[in-house]
Amino acid sequence: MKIKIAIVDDNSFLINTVKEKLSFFQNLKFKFSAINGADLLEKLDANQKIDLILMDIEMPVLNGIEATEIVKQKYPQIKIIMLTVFDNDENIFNAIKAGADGYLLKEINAKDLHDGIVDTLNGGAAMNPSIALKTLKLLRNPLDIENESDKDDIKLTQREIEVLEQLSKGLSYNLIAENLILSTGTVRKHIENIYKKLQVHNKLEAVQKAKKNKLI
Amino acid sequence: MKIKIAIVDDNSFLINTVKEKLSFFQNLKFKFSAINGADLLEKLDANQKIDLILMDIEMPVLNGIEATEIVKQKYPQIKIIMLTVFDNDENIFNAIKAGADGYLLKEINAKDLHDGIVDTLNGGAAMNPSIALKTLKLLRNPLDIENESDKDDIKLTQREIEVLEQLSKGLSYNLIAENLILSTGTVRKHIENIYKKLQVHNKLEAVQKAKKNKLI
DNA sequence: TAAGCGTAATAACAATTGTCACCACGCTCA
DNA sequence: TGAGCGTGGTGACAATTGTTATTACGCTTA
Repeated sequence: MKIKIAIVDDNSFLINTVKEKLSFFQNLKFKFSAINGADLLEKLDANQKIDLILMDIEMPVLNGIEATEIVKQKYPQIKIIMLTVFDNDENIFNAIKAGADGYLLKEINAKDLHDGIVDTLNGGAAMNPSIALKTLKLLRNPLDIENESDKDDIKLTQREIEVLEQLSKGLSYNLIAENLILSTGTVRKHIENIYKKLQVHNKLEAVQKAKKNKLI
Repeated sequence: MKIKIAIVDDNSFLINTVKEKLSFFQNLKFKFSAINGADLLEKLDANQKIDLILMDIEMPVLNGIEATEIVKQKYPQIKIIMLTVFDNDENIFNAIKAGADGYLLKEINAKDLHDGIVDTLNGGAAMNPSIALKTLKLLRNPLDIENESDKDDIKLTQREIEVLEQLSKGLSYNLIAENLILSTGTVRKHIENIYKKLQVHNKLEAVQKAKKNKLI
């Protein structure tokens, strides 16, 4: 029995890209596509024998999060995997709350997409490793997940985040240098740059601001 | 550069099974194994140039959750993937809280284990699909999370709490003294006493421990 | 009533942290 | 091709923080 799949995306070019990826696998069957949530709901009414929906988020009329909520309400047996280019906490968390069974990024290769679909149908959840990490961070910080308000979208480099993570454990410059195999001076330099970017002047403020902005 | 891996498990048969799975890949290098958390900590002190630890949970002396917490505190750059047969919510959530970077089940095949390790080293998180689903459910229901208060019931005086609250805002000794109308010396004295009671040695640790124990 | 604790203060020292200026190399992107 | 950025490094200096010791006074409680 083939897995019957619908694709929802307002970009027809991307729909074709996904269709092509699905086409490599005999156990997957593309059934139809929709260009937004409202379109999907109509088509589902006519043809609800769908196993799984690959859902974009940013769409006119009815976005992917809202559509997911409605579909899950009306057809709880249909699995939904978000398939989007956006991986911000806000979207991830809302999609999960709306009932999504997985969250993948559009850059995914054909095999991983296939595996994710199969895993999901087998009662698991499909997740890109970077998304998985974000869900873990969200779980660790049951903070104010609700409010989106004042994130300044501060950009730290990978190295700076590593240093910041060590800082947040209460380690001294020397220990951080040891752990990352750097000179103490370089660690200080990184921290100096972090402070500038975060506009703070000591460890505690840096760590708190980083947590607030979900940088760590 | 090979990825240097340690395995922690009280069952030597299972250690060998995992070692064998790792051995298929040239980019992975098994460095050492430990039979419990305490054993691991000793061996890490001697040989800390480890990139990633595959950690069992159920172990005598020091279990995998506790060990994870300690290792993550001391060597935040070391990645830890829980590798266990138990997939109950309790364990998963506690492992995540302790700082685990992934959670896989022992039945995993060699390739998926390899992929999970690589994904984790690349800044993602490794998760079995069934585990991923549980994390999603936990995120949807933050209810189950509340409990497990392992607070050591540390008693601070009113004044110490006041000082700690100011500390937690990132204020310097001088500013705290001004705010509480004390001499700087007295503030230092209070902080010294707080450190003793909390068994910490700097502001950041004090604030974090205070928050964890709901003292502030 | 004496011991213990909380509060408050001072002094002195070592260690860590925060700031500033400057160098160098490789990569990317306009 | 050259400017900008990320990364890694050095030196110097001031400020802050962490530690230890020592004093004192009032309150509680065994």
